[in-house]
Amino acid sequence: MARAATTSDVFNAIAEPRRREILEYLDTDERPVNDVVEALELDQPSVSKHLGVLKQVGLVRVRQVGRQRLYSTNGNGLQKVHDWTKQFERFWDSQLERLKVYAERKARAERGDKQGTQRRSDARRKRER
Amino acid sequence: MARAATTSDVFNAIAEPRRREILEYLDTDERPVNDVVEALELDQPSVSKHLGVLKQVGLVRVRQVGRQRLYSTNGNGLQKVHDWTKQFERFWDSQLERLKVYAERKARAERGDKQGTQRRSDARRKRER
DNA sequence: TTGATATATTCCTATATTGGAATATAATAT
DNA sequence: ATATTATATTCCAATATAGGAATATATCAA
Repeated sequence: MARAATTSDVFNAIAEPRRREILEYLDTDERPVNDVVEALELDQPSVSKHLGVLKQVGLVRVRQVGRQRLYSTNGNGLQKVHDWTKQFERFWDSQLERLKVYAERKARAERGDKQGTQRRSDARRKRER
Repeated sequence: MARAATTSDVFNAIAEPRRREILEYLDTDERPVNDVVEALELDQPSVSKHLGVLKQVGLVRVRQVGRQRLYSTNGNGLQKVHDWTKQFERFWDSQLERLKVYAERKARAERGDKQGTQRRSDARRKRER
């Protein structure tokens, strides 16, 4: 199989830097496609495609006004990403916390945790059949 | 050009669901590759590859002990993602805030903001040369 | 109707992946 | 030295891009 479709979920959609820029640009106001084209200096078809992806995962909304389509960010789906990363926050907060993590791991390792060397056998055998 | 390399940055690295699972699994303790293989029921080469990507973007650390390589999550680089998504938090928090965003946009639109229809000409001409 | 404007879509190409299979490498045990 | 264990790497195939060029579609204006 190849990589997961970028249209499938939010994590993939924001993996593309240009799409992140678009989301930032459309964060405050509704804007027609051509404003994005100008602001980010991209080609129009390229912008339309990126907006299409963002639309599919629900990160932007569109509203048609005349011949313009006004896009705006809908940051709703980004909470998921925010929440997911939050579980790792002890890595960045304080130097103190980082030391704690290190100490915990070291303690666990020295407590004689054999790191699953024997626990492995059954699950592995199952797969090797 | 094709899609950006997944090894290039954190956003791309965590776009892959399996890699996110690995990061969660290695979050608390150091674990040898085979533990990951078991826990997530993936093939060993697959795990090694994913770990390679995570290593390159600095999301995991390795320590060799005997013939095992003990991997552990280094969530440091995830702060960047957390911070980036944070700017959209007004979309999630309260229903009230969401209404505010809507009202602001609407107000801006009705205040006679022509959405750049004329501002476009120069930037566009430049590109059309 | 005809023309102009705004945006979307299609076709093409180059490339980056992912998974799978097989194999290589490194370290340890016998 | 040889076998075994743990992990990494290589080669392959299938697929999902992203960008560029050209074109299609839709709406509005004259």
